[in-house]
Amino acid sequence: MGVTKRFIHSDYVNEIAHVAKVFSHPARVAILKYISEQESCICNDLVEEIGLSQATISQHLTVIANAGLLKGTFKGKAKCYCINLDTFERYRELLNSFFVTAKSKCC
Amino acid sequence: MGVTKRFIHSDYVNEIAHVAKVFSHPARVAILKYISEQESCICNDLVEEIGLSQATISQHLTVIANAGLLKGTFKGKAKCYCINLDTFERYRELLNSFFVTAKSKCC
DNA sequence: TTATATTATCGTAATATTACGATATTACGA
DNA sequence: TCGTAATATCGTAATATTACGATAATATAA
Repeated sequence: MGVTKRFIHSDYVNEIAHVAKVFSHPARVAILKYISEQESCICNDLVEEIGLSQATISQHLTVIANAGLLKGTFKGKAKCYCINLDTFERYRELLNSFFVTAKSKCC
Repeated sequence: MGVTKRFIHSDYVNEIAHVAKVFSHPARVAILKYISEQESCICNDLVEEIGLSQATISQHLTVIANAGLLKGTFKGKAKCYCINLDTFERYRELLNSFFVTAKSKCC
């Protein structure tokens, strides 16, 4: 028990859930918000800014990056992060259209 | 350890995460999708439809209802569910505006 | 009232997530 | 090359989530 049964759901439903999961933790929302507010790509000062340990921030960044939501310079001493706007926009549309479609079909 | 540190984040960030969490499990997405596709409020045939046990479906429905996303007849042998469109629309706007704002501020 | 159908709740096992200290890795500058 | 700063990874403890069988609660129909 305890394992999410993804195989019983459609790809569409699984993708919505997968995307929503990235945004389902406040630290990840805060990270994305902060990155988006910078003039240029940020070289990680997230640890101070957010108030979690470096290990934890790095862990959350990995989740965000694995979802394809980051781009930037990933080599070197200090890494620079930007939001991958293509993916970001695709996810916005995916979630938004789910809401809109569900709403329109609703009784 | 292991406890999400909500107090270090703004209310706004916490609310985004809280809403996203409802949609972060495929069973809940499937439930909302199914309910929205019915002509009228459904009297629970979700168990057959989704393929999870009655206890599990009920648990997921509670999460959805606690987020204010359900309305309908909650008394009687068979309960009837509809999506609460007011909340649903509010959540759509909340998430969408987060995406749009983040995108527009992005470098 | 009693049987039945429907839904909620309890208890619990399995798994996942979150957080962080410690340590490794990496690339730059001296 | 060596030290340093920045980031990733490992290991692990605490907590949360998911799933389901069993059972309780609830309201309708007979």
